[in-house]
Parts: sequence; C-alpha cells; structure tokens
Amino acid sequence: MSARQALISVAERLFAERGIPAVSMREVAAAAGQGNTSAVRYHFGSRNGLVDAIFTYRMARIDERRRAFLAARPEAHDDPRFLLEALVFPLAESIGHEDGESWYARFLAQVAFQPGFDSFSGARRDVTRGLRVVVDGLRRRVEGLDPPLGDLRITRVMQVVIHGLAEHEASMARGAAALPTSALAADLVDGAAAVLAAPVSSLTLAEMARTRLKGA
Amino acid sequence: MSARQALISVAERLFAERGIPAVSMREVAAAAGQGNTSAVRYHFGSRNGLVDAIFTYRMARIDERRRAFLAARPEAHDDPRFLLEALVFPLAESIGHEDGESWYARFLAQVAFQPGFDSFSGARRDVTRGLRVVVDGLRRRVEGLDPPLGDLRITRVMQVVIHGLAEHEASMARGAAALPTSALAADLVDGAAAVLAAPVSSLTLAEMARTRLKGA
DNA sequence: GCAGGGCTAACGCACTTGTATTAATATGAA
DNA sequence: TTCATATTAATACAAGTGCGTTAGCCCTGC
Repeated sequence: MSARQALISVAERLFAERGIPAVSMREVAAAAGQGNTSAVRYHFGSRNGLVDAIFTYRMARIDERRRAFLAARPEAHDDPRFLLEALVFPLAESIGHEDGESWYARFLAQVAFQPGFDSFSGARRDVTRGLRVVVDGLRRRVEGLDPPLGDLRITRVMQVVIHGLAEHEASMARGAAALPTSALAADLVDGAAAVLAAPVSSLTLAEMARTRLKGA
Repeated sequence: MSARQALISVAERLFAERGIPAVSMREVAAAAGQGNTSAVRYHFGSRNGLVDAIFTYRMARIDERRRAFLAARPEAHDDPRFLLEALVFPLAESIGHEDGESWYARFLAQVAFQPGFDSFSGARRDVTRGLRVVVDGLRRRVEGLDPPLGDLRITRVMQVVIHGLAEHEASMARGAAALPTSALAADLVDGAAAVLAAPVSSLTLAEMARTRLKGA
C-alpha cells in the first residue's frame, strides 16, 4: 500500500473515532508508519486536502455502484422508493460486509453537513454523479409542496440516511448493532420514504400562513 | 453576569460554531473576559465539565417548559403527536425568538449522539425528567414492532429533531432560513411522526427474516 | 551507468495547548 | 472592621502543534 493510501485509511479511522479537529497531522503520519511529520502536508497540502481525498476515495466506488443500480432500472427513476434505495444501498454496502471494520459513515456525517460544504462542486463532482440523479429525482417528487418545505424534506432525507448509517456503524464498532447492515439499510429506506412523503399537518400549514402574513 | 455564566455562554457559541474539540480552554476564558487562562479549569474542572454545564444550564429551562406542556394535557400522554410536540416545541422556542442569535441546537447536536453520552444519568437526570416522559411514551407507541426496530425508530426521531433544529439554527445564523422557527418546528413534528409510524416494508421484513435465519 | 524527480526522513522554529503555582483581590459573615 | 473564603490575575513550563527546510533514498528513463 502506498504511503498516500495509508494516510487516507488511517486518517479516515482517526477522524471517525475522535472527530476531525481533534486529530493532529503528525499523529496521522505516525499512525500510517511515516517517519516524516510533514507527510500529510506533502501529499495533500492541508488538513482539508486530506479530508477531500478521503471523501473522494471512498465516494468514487460508492457512486459507481449507485450509477450501476440506477442504470439497471431506467424506467424507475421516478419511483421515490427506488431512488432512496439507490441512495442508501451503495453506502450501506460500503460499511457493511467489507472484511473489517469501517469508518466512512462516521467520517461522512462530520463532513457532509458542514456549512459551506458542497457535494457537487470541485473534485467532488465526478464522484457524485449518481447522487445528483437521485437528488434531482427526489426534488421532482416534492415539487407539489411549498418550495421551502420541499427543500427541507430533501435535506431531512439526507440527514436520516447519513446519521442513521453513522449511528449503525458506531454500534457495530462496539459490537452492539441490533440489526445486520442489510436489514438496517432496508429500514432506513422505509424511514427516508416516510420523511419524504410525510403529510403536511394543518398546524404546519397554519403556522406557515400565520408567519407569512406577519412578514408581509 | 458572573464569570461562570459568561464562560458558559461564550463556550456554547464557540463550540457550536467551530466544534467542541477545535476550541481551546484559553480561548474560552479570554473570550469571556477572563485574564485567567485556567478559568475553565477552576470553574468546571475540565472540558467535559464545561460541556456538562452548558448542557444542563440550557436544558433546565427547556425541560421545565416541556413538563408544563405535558402537564397541560395529561390525558394526551398516549398521543404520539402530542408527545412529539412536547419534544420539539420547547427546544424550538429556545432557539427561535430569544432576543439574539442562538447556538444551543448546534451544540446539542454535537453532544447528544456521542457514544457513551447518556441524557438520563448523573447531573443531567434532573433536567431531562420531561424528556423521559416523552421517550417512555414513544417507546410504548412502538411496542408493536420488532424490538430492534422500535429502538431504532426512537433514536431516529431524536436524530431528525435535533439535527433538524441544528440545521435550522445554522441557516438562521447566516440569514438563509427558509421558514420561521415556529413553522419549521411544526414541520419537524410532521417529519418525526412520519418516521415513528413509517410502515415496515416487505423488503425490511424479508431482510430481517433472512439474516435471522443465517445467524441461527 | 547515471541523472533527475518523486518520495521519505530528520530536524528546526515559532506558537499554542493543558496544567499548574503563586499572589492579589473581591466577598461576605462575625 | 476583620478575617476566612472564594474568585481572579499573572506567570511558568513541558508537551504538542502547524509549517517549513534540508538532506538522503529509491526508482525510472535515457
């Protein structure tokens, strides 16, 4: 394994276990077997460069599987449940039955919701082409709602999926997972579908109308 | 304002904005106007002590309102929607129309899902009595499901609510909130109710049966 | 062979960190 | 007032931090 690859793997684990800002670049280098204290700086430029590299390295394979999943049923691209499966399953596979433990979900949960982080810009764009298809499809699904509610639903689906997987990954790590990953993934799709299609209550409608009047 | 109180307020903001491990104790003390670099250590013992103090300080008022909300309708303690309102509204009020900006939701999102964190133990127990009523009520609601699924639903509700509020708080901070807090809170109840009551798909049932056989 | 460039090791520097110690000051009860 | 106690200020120190520089290594193309 190349030094660059070792740095990525080791950093992914340390970041997931202890939080990204809590890990020093020296420690990453040392844990990757590098005598050089500036190894991370040399290979990735900065801490953010390393974070990007981890994100991209894993997401490349995941999104590849996602595109394959989508391509298998082009006629179903308007079925929200199918889209959610395309969102969840490739992620779940990558944390489930690899040979050993996994850390990517916990890493992703820290990165994906940082203010200013954009999954579709820069070097990340190439490894989120499948994700974009999913998000666009889901967006079409919530077009009937008030625009602010629709956007909210999309983010909420992402939160449910990513934090749900991260929580599961942590449970597995401490040997306390109540379900195998495949079952959890299926349940996660159920939950995400429910969030997406949740009926808008009369209270919500009233509250939106009330505050809209007030604002005008 | 006492020094202790100033430290709590300032630390809450810094932790929310930059992440708990990324903020040094010196910086907290300095930002609170303390010349003493060991002020946090003196008042709270450690970083964790400070985190506990922030959690407790805010949660005391929030849970008080929650208990009042619950007490207003004792006959509705079996209505999941009412329980979710008791969960969400007091939290939402504390981040919505206070005079200024708020940071507690983002702080809470970092703390509440840390492995090993228990909202109901130690000094936190007193300020989560209302929360316990809610959780117990919700638990009764999911008794019909397979036990692992029920627990999963409860955690998922918590994730939706806390991360949903944190996201909203961050949006407000950058002036990009699509909805006022009261409307978002109502929508969050809709989402949480949907997650709680999401039907278990045939795929999930099949996956659970399959993997249970395999394990036996 | 051998020159060159990519990679690694070793080390330095200025600065920050948690932790501690001691002195000064505020506070409140007798 | 007076004195004990609680709080704050002013430093100190060893360890760790990001960042940078220099020198050696290995491997490939010529």
